[in-house]
Amino acid sequence: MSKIKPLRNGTKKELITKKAAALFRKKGYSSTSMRELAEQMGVEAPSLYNHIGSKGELLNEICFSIAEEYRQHLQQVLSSKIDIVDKLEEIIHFHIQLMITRFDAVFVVNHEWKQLKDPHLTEFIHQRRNYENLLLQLIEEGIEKKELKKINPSVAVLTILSAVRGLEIWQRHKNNLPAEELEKQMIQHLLTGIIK
Amino acid sequence: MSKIKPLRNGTKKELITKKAAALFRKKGYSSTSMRELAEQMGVEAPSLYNHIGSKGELLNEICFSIAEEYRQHLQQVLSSKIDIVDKLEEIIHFHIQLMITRFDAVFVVNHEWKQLKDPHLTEFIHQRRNYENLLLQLIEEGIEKKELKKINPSVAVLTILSAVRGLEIWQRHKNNLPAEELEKQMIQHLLTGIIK
DNA sequence: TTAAAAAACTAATAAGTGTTAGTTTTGTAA
DNA sequence: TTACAAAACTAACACTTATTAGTTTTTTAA
Repeated sequence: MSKIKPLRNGTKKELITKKAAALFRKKGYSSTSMRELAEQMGVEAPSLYNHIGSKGELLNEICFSIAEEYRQHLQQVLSSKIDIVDKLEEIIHFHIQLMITRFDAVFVVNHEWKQLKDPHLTEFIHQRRNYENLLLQLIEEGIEKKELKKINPSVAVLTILSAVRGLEIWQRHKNNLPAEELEKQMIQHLLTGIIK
Repeated sequence: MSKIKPLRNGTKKELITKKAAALFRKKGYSSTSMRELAEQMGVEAPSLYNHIGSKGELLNEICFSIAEEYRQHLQQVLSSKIDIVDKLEEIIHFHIQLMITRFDAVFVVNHEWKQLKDPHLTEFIHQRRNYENLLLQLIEEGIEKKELKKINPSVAVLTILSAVRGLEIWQRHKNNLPAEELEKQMIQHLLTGIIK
């Protein structure tokens, strides 16, 4: 077989993309060269182009596959018939899970989306704004229905999204705190605060 | 006079560093070329080297000047004789203020510190860990003294730092929300939660 | 075993990188 | 005006970049 061997039920392009995500996370997109990526695959740089179109394409794949996961999940949660607080909890839960299970890719999306080239950059910004707006509406609904305090909905969205995103810092520490405990504590903090 | 004119009571190097921070924020450190920076200053690239040592030096200046501001402020707050909750509030307040008043630089520190070269990279990581540890101790003390709930202190530090850092998203939206309101709301959210 | 397809290789290109050397222009002070 | 220093310039270097072209090797299928 060829040098680039997908583990199972995956294409070679997917394998390259996965390795690219790991490198882009560690060194940044612009600071990662195709030669470096090729070396990791045990291959010369030009050989990569038998499987992918360009370096930029790799970033596209990473960003939009993650964006799509978020989109699908939110849509599903919003259409379910549970309390708004439960919906919020489920959304935070999903963010944390995705951050854990697809760390490299999520990190790259958060840090390198600016390196996308139009039209993908514009499309990405549009999708993100859409996601944030849906979240905003959910919180506004929660306030109306008196499930939530009379807070500023924009600030709440901001605070939640930011806090969850900060889990990348947790990955840095890699301390003995298990994921479930972290998740429980953060949800509690974000929903009920820390003051006695 | 020369083409590079510091506004007032500042060196030319400082002016270049400031413009560099703006560019590094918009495009990323590695994607910003010295020729681009020079163009913004109305000068050819080699002329910059009459005032600065290297591109990397610019990143050093940005990262360590911000780190120093954080360090000084935390030291001051910790040595003041106010309640722990008030200390936390003051710290969050400072983070938000710095994010607003020195947005470009703070953003660059958060996103581009990895591009620092040793020994500066190691030094930076060390300083940051030290800051986080001091914050951790403060929260642990708050729990002991029963000013705070029995939460996991690491998660609380993580959540607070991440939420505040996420203000960069707010700068993106630049909506009609005034800074004081944002600050008040976020502090409230982080300290007392959002559930009724 | 043979033909076709896939995937690797080497060599090269054109563009861009940070930075240095050497020189000329500009501003300052006597 | 003249001397000195600061700050600009042009030209160039040594490297790295993503990517293409053309070719050879490897794998697959008949």
